[in-house]
Amino acid sequence: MRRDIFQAIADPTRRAIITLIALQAMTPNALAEHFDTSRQAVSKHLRILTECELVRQEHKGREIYYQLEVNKMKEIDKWLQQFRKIWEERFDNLDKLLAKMKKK
Amino acid sequence: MRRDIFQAIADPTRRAIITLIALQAMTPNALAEHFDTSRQAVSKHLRILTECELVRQEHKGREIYYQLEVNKMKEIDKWLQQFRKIWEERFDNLDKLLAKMKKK
DNA sequence: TATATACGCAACCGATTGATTTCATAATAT
DNA sequence: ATATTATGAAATCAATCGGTTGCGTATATA
Repeated sequence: MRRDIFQAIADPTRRAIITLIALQAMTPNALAEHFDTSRQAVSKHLRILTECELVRQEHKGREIYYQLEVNKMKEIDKWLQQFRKIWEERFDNLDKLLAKMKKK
Repeated sequence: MRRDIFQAIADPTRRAIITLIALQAMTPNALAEHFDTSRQAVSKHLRILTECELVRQEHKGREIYYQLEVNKMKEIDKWLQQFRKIWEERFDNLDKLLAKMKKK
């Protein structure tokens, strides 16, 4: 079982789930209504998201509310960091070039 | 063919390729030396990365140098933006709470 | 010109994925 | 107590994935 965040966010339905529960915790049934798929399929996606700790359960009677673990999302941000450095660098270079051209 | 960036970065080998060529353009052969897999397998990964425009080819004689399209990486950053807002908000709230506790 | 090198592409294969169907279980409502 | 509702879990299936092997082609070298 290769359960990491990157594999988790690879699926468009899972990304949509993440976006939905980022705003407020939701039950599997409520989530399923937003998609063109069965409740069970959504449940399976939630299991994957739970396994890689992107999502937290909150039991409330017979309902289970799923909430986004926002902090876990930062791991993607952390991976992006290395490239952010590069694209900012390039932006700086472009900036300097433009400044240089202006001077002339 | 479901070829989007999120699916592209789901594979750990592809993420490693991205990291490697972020520093400098490389040929498939040079890349393959870094992995425990065949040149053809790397080539296949490069094809996927090329298809979703995360990578650009630069022909040079019989060699093909693959270079990272850093700008494309920003699309992941853009998707993360919505959550960044949330986690900064939470951090602010924690900050205010701490300030409040200090006052007392 | 013959050979070696760098590479992409197609065929194939086992493992994984995402979905459905069916079932079991626990909480709530009648 | 019985029916209903909310849910997870297991079995199953077609599609996709990541890998290998074998081939064709273009460029470089002998």
